[in-house]
Amino acid sequence: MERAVDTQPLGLGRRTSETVSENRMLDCLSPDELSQLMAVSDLTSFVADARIAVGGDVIREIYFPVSGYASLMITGSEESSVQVAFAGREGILGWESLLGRESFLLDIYVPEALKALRVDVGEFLIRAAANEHWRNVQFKYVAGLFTVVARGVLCARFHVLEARLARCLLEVSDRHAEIPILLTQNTLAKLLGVRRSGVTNAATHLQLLGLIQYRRGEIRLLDRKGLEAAACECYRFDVH
Amino acid sequence: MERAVDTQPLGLGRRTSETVSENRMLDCLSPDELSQLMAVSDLTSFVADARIAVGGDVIREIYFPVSGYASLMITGSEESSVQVAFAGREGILGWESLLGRESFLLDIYVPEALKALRVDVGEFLIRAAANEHWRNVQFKYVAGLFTVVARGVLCARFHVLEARLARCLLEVSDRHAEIPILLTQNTLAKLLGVRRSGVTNAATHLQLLGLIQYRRGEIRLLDRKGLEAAACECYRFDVH
DNA sequence: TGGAAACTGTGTGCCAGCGCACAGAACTGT
DNA sequence: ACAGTTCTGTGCGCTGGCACACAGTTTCCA
Repeated sequence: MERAVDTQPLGLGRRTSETVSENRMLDCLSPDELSQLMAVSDLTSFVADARIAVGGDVIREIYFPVSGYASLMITGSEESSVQVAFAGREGILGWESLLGRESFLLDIYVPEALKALRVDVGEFLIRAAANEHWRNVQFKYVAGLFTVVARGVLCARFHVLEARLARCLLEVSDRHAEIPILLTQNTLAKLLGVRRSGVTNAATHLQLLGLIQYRRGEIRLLDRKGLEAAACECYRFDVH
Repeated sequence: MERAVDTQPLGLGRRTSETVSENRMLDCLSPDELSQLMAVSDLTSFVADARIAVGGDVIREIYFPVSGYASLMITGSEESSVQVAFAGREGILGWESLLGRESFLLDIYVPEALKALRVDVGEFLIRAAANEHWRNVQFKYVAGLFTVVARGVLCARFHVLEARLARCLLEVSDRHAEIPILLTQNTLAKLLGVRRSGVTNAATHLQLLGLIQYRRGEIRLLDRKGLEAAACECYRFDVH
């Protein structure tokens, strides 16, 4: 639940011409623009189980994930909460500011360690305003996010847990260079909005089918194709 | 399932200074701008059970509902589908174009008769580009829609049918001057993504509680406060 | 090295909503 | 006035996931 640990300033010097950004949004900038943005950014790390923001928090900073992923969640009363989308290197945290909002719409939770480039929201908006192409790329991302969230309604309504779990693991894997995935059944239950032992059942079955292998919070995907078959169709609509 | 019936051209003459637009988005335009937009618009009617678009359709025209409401839905395979939001006079159909998309993200279904002002998407975008304030209003609407859809995930996951039905009826009523509401249990089932007899049960119970009264597709809200208490919290997040 | 904490497996009873099916009621058109 | 259609009420067995509970296992730390 803590905030960031280990914040280090990150100047131009760290970024050489061959190491392009790890974030797709930043990749859409020209080298010059990227340099300028990097000059007012720093690299921030979040530990697993951190919470970057909750819905309604004022957006002071924008984050561009460069390794790992965040989980966009929505919380109701009586502590019910569920994930609506992932945001990894394909995305940007704080996109709401592009729509003129001053506060986050969703909770931003960090299931596994995350590194992200942090930019002041003012600096970000100035650059977005000055670069129509970049802004359009971001609008497209927002539209994609919208699609995913809308599918989430259907998914939550119709799809069984095992398929949703398979989808979830695939989406994590897509944003996650490291092996294995470091998620406990408890955390997965939180994301999926189900109880923990439900995840045990589903995961046990997926393992029985030879699709995954796990032990105490370490999950490995053994059969990607098989897992895609076990996942609900929604996986195909994911932006990654 | 038919398209529009009864399309009539609607010039400036029909709109006098005292009859302001029935659509909130249009209300944000100056009289001059409104006049100009009206000159390239016409009023279109859709009959109940019409389908204006399905996700993926190219956006050729933008609609500003002026009476009635549309239902934004998402469809999966095996004919499962569920509503993610309403769009009435507070909204605009085809907002996706503001994010640079050329096609609709969601299905647009018409449960009850709907009248909407129709504008060519090109004309619309020109005017949106020229009017920053208006564009910002629309972005805010998109953000509100996003919130509603995200809550929909939580709602579909956690809230029981009776509460969701109550919410649905309230949201219809908010966008619906006419009494009674003209929706069959079948249509409600389609919106909520449940089976028809589930709606029968829930509706029977709401009627038993004295909150609503219905007969063969005519629904009347008898006790608005009571219905709000019966509805899930999500009702409070609705934009209307 | 031993105890606490975290993680996982399992079991039991329960409930909302499903799928399917059918019957009665109300409306509609000719 | 009658026949067809639409809408609604009801019943039954089933299932996915819930709530609660507890035991076993692995890891971590003092």
